Amino acid sequence: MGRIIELSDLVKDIDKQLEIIRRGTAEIIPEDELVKKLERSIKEDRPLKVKLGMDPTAPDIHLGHTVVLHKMRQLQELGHDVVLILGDFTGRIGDPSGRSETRKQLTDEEIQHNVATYKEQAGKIIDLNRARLVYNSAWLKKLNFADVIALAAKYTVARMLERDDFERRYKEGIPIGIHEFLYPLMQGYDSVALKADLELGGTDQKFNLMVGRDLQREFGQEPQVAITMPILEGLDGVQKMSKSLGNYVGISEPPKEIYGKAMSISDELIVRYFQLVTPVSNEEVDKIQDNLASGSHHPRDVKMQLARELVTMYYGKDAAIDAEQEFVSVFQQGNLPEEIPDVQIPAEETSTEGTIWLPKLLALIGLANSTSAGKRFVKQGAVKIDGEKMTDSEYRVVVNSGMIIQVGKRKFARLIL
RNA sequence: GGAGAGGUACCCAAGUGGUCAAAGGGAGCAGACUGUAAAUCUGCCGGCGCAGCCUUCGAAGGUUCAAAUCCUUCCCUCUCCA
Repeated sequence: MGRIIELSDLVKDIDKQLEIIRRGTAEIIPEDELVKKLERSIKEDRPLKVKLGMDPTAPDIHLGHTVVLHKMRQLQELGHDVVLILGDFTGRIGDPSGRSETRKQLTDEEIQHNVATYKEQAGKIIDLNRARLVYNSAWLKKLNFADVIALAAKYTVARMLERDDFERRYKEGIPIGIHEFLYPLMQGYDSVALKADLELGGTDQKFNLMVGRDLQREFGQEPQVAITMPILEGLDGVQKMSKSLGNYVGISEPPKEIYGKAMSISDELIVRYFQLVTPVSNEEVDKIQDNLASGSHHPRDVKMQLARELVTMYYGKDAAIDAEQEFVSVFQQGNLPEEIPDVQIPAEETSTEGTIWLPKLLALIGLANSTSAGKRFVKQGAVKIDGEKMTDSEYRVVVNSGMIIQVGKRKFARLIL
């Protein structure tokens, strides 16, 4: 598959640049300014300064977060300067995007830890040796209250309420903290401090990116061009990928998990995933789309390619092959997985005859959350012992060491006494 | 400061004295089917050896044989007025 193109000096072909920049983007605002900036950049052989902000609030990143990172990588490959802003300062407030919960204050240690994790994970996509990393506390910390007021005076409440989620929350009567109004201003100020030419973000960042333009103009700078990327749908195929919704694929998850989860996305999302979260070239993505549309390729097989692609990216080819073999074996052929966790059951839980009530056993070894749940599983026919389906919820198991207990298609445990 | 509305399970949301462990939807889980952990259909979806009992409807008290539902106080949110 390979990279879209190899890292190089500034690419001089503006059409080539535009083609790659446009891939998968939701909006480029405004596109004609981008063209102008590119033209000038090529003429003066001066790369554009591309900004991406990230708040170190979550320790782990998932595929949804990688959408913008891939775009950063592409810009890097086009020869531009990418700057990652680590929002150690903004992270203390938390971007109000989406939900209304007030973000908890992070300690310095947590922030340091999250930053380290983030760098390691982001480094799998972008080339950190060719990226600049800066903390926004470097300039935000220096602002005093008067500076903040001056900054706040550049915006109005009405304009703040233009922002989708503020407007929504305002209408629906969901609280909005004053400090949340400050967030877009701080992010916008980052662009000023950096003199950014381009800023990337998800579509949920559009407002913040536009504030950046306004503030830059206020400070006498040429406004940045905002490039927004779509929000990736999660495994349910509808809602955005997020950890709290549990529909995510973490890039640090084990290869087999990534592979399996990738196989569970809905067919309609296959091309989108290729386009947004893999390094597969535009030409190849087009080909995949054609193959699916014409029916010449089976969606399952294409999805397997996607799964391989993702695992390869984070763990290498061998891991991808392994993960695929395991998937085929367990889910297509119904074999036992290679690794089944051993669970010990305490002797006192079994009767003197060495038996135990099946639902109780399921709860005990963690395959069910409670005996009630265990009972339901048995009644639903989801439970197998050594491959044999158990349907009697009153059944008492004669426990043996090495016994394989299975619930559903993917929960296994091996008993040891 | 004044007036009004509201806080229900993972999320949204019905319920305004007993038939409420609490409608409906979403998410989740399981089964069937399949082409895969897609799609679709069906079932389950607080806990406990369980025709019963225990905990749960913002918090704490109270009324009642009986409370998510009525009363009191408190906490939180929103709207309008100032």
